[in-house]
Amino acid sequence: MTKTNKPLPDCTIFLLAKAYQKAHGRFKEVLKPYGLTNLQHLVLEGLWHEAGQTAAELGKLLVMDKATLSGVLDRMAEAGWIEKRPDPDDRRVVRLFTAAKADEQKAELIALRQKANEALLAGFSLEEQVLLKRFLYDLMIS
Amino acid sequence: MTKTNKPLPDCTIFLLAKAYQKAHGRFKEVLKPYGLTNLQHLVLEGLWHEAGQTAAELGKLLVMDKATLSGVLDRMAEAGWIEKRPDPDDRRVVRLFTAAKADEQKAELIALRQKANEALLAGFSLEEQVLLKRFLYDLMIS
DNA sequence: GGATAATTGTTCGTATACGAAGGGAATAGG
DNA sequence: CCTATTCCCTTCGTATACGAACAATTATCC
Repeated sequence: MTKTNKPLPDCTIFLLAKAYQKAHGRFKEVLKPYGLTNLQHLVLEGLWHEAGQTAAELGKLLVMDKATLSGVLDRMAEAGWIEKRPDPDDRRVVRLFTAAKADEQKAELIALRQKANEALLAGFSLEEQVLLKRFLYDLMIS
Repeated sequence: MTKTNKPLPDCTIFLLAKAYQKAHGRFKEVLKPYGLTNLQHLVLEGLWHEAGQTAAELGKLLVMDKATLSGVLDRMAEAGWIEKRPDPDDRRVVRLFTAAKADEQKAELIALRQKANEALLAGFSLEEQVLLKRFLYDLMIS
């Protein structure tokens, strides 16, 4: 009876998880018509940032496990979003490039993330937006 | 060359994901010796908050999909953390209770989350902590 | 009351996450 | 030049996530 109606939201880890799930879910819906998942979209942006990266480099850039990335890259190559080309100088390495199917929609796809971010932050003042980003960045770095 | 060194952190969705993964990963390590996952710990706290909840009620409280919860509850019952008791009045429903194994460590387990949250927020001023929580709450609610 | 609708929980399929182990390849050290 | 180490990527096992479909059950409405 005396318990709070929301006991768990006092847990910042919980709040982080649910805030993330919300944002992630929204963007997921936006990407659905394109046949891309959030992570796959992120991979494309990573490769547009710098083409020919190795899986290890991309994983470092996107802060994701190489084990996770391995499957994602397989599905993206399979779906024709990217190309995996073996490195001639180091046969351990696979270098990654965006495929035509991705490049043709580059501007549109990049705009999607920008719009999603704007929508996500629409309820905050500019000052709050800056603060929020700094907080999250500090948490990520910590 | 002229590219930024961190192009993706400008994406708030990305920041949210990575901040969450960081906090989640830290707490995961804390829980490892207990044989609990983050979600399982959350379930216990949900049931300590109110015993005898149905899976649907718990899912609403914890903001998680019933499909996800179904497997989690199975594993927790299997491991002896919780008990699933059929509701006598509604045979569709299963009511959930913590088991002795969980109750014996209740104080200790609850303290774990509190400490994890304090550690997570240690780098922020009290004012910033309040702001961050409000931002995350607003994002979660939005 | 009996057909229809809504609810509860499970199962399935797909996609993250990530620790751990493993195979192939390049490099360091002697 | 050979072995030990390191590196890159894949694979495996387990645990989320979550939409969709389903069976069993309860509630509703005409």
